[in-house]
Amino acid sequence: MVAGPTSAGPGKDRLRLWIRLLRASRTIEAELRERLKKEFDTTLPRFDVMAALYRVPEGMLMSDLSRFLLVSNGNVTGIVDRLVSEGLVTRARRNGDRRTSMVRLTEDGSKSFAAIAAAHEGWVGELLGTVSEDEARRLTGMLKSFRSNWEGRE
Amino acid sequence: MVAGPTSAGPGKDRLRLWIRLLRASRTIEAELRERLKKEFDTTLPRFDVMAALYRVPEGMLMSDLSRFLLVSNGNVTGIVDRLVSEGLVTRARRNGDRRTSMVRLTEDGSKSFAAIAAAHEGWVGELLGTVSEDEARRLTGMLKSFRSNWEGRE
DNA sequence: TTATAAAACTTTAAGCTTGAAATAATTTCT
DNA sequence: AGAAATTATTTCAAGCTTAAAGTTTTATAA
Repeated sequence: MVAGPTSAGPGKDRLRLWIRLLRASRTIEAELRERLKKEFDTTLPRFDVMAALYRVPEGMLMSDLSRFLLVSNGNVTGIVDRLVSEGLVTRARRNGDRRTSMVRLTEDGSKSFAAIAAAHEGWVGELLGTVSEDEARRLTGMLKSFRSNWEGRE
Repeated sequence: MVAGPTSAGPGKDRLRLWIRLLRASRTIEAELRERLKKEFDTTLPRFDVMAALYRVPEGMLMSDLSRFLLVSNGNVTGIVDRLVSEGLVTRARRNGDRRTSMVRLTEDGSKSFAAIAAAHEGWVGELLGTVSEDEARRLTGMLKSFRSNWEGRE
C-alpha cells in the first residue's frame, strides 16, 4: 500500500497520488500517536471518540459514533469500555429504547479533552507547517469533492 | 482524529486539511481492504509487504521492510511469518551476517502479487476517478513537498 | 583478547480493528 | 396478539500494531 507503482502506464498518476496520500497520513498519524502517548498517556482512537463526543454535549449512540468515526461497531464498544473504566465517559441507558445507550463525556473527560485538543491542534499546525493556509483550504476542497463521489454509494 | 476543529480561529485550516486527509485515506483504505479480502482473501499489510518485495527480486532485510513500510520491526516479523506459512515468501539465512535474513517473494508469491496488483491499480483508479490525471499530479507534488520538511528529522 | 557496545531480529503485552455470530429490544406484518 | 424481520449493541476469533524487553550475532575498543 505504501510502495510505488510496479510499472509505468496510464492511470499511474492516481496510484501515485494514493501512495503519497497514504504515506503522508501514516507519517503524520504516527507522529501524533507518539505524542499523545508521551504527553497525555492516551491513544488516537480514544482521542477520536472524545473529539466526537466533545461536539455533542447531549451524547451519541454507539452506532452514531461508529458511523461518524468510520470504524466498526465492535471497535467502538472496546474503546468506550476503556474510556468508561478511566472515568472519562459514561454510558447512560435510555428509557425510550432499551437497546441503546447514550455515551457522553464526563466533566473530567471534557476537561481532559480540551487540554489534549489544544496541544493536538498545535501539533497539526506544526506538522503541516509548510502548507500555507491558503493552500490548505484549496487542498481541503479537492479532498472534499473527490470523496463524496463514490463513498456512501450502494 | 476524524472530528472537525472544536472552534474557529487561526490555524484551523491546517487542522481541517488534516481531518480531510485522514478521512479520505481511511475511506479509501477501508474500501481497498474489503476488496482485497473478498476478491483475493488477503489483507492490506500482506499486500504492502509483497508490493515492497516485488520491486526487488534480490530481496530485502526485515529492517529494510520495516523502514520502507513505516511500520515497526515486530510488526513485519508477524506479517512475514504468515506470508512464509502461506508459501508466498521465503526467509533466507545469510552467510555474511547471521543476524539477518533475506526476504524474497517465491514464484507463487510473485505471480499472486502481479494479479492482485493489477486489480488494485484498477480500484485506485476507480476510487480516485474524480481527480483528473493532471490534478492528481499536482496534488502528489504538494503532498511530496510538505512531507519531506519535517519527517525523518531528529 | 575479551569486555562492551551496537545492530538485527523476535517475543511479549496491551490495545486496535474487522467481520461474523450472538443477544436483546423494538417494529412490522398478518 | 404472535411471528418474523429489523435495529442496536456486544462478543468473539483472527490479525494488525506499537513500544519495550529479550536474544543472538557482529563490531568496537581497552
